[in-house]
Amino acid sequence: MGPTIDKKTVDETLGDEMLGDETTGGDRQAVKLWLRLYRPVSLIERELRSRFQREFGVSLSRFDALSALDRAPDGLLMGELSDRLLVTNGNVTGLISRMLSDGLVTRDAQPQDRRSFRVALTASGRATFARMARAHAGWLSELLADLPHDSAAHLADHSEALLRSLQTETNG
Amino acid sequence: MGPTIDKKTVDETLGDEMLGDETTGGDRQAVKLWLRLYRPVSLIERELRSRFQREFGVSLSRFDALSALDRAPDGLLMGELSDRLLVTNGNVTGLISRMLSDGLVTRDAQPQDRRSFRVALTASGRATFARMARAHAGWLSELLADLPHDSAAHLADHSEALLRSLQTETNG
DNA sequence: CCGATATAGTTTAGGTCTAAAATAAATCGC
DNA sequence: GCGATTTATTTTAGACCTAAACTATATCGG
Repeated sequence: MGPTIDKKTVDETLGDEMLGDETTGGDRQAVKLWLRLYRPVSLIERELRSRFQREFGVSLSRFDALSALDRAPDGLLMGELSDRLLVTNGNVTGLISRMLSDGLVTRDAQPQDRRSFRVALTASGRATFARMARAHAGWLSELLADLPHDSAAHLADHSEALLRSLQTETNG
Repeated sequence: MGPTIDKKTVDETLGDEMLGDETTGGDRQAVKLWLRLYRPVSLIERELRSRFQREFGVSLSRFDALSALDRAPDGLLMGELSDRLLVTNGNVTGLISRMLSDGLVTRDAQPQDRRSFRVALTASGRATFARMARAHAGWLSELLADLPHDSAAHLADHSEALLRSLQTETNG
């Protein structure tokens, strides 16, 4: 069956869009870089999202939440989870409440701070995540198979540089 | 005020997550590359989304739709728009219907195919987009200001390689 | 011509996400 | 101690997004 990323769709989004005439040179370059970076990432994200839905009936968000919890042996507070997932508290409330009713997580009050709740994977949640993580790794391996090795290396290195540069941004 | 991307949050998501034990070497590398690429892109996307909301009261999706329409002098069919935005038809129906009621676009029946509708920017839509595009370019320029020039060049080049590699994927 | 199939778009049900307001518990400063 | 402020979380209203079912029109093969 193969991946569902088709050439036509991608080509149609390849122009130098949203570069208004009144944009100065440096700004124009920034937009150009951003669009080049954003397009393939969006495509991969969409593809992963759709495969998770099709194969496991779950959202990418839920996988991300399982993943964050799997790495935290003692579980996480609601707020810690929203920090890690880069989403609002309100979002996590709903996400966890659905995962709770599916038996993937527990959500326990904290005696030492009665405002907060600690969320942890159940055995079922951990097993579910393990299966999904294997599929996820396989899909990515397939999707990235045709990327030349040196491109992969450059992308990894300079993505990290980008992440660091975002941190030093003004509040460095 | 400056960007709202803070160091703590970013650092907390830096681990080698979701790399299950049963993952083979190549798969593991693919996941690692993906996560490195995904994190900074997500952060920038979130930041743009939040600035569009704060400064203009619009979603990133709406900006993307305006941008696609601005590049199409004769407008686009609903289906062409969903191809370009990489979203479903149903999504575009709602997006355009809200933009319609805000006076940003027109949506005209096509005599030659009575199933389809052509969407185009109004003068107000075009002017609105121009203002937003300037802000967008400025924000990106600011967000990417601390990225070394050679990293920017590498990222641009190899992102394009990544996009090409996704296209040749099985259906090349 | 006409039935089968394909295509353009909408609707529906439900998960995702945000900003802002609300609730409740903890902590700070006096 | 205790009022003021902060912090953890939930609620609310509304936009976004998808998959699947549906409507209406177009096209294709006989």
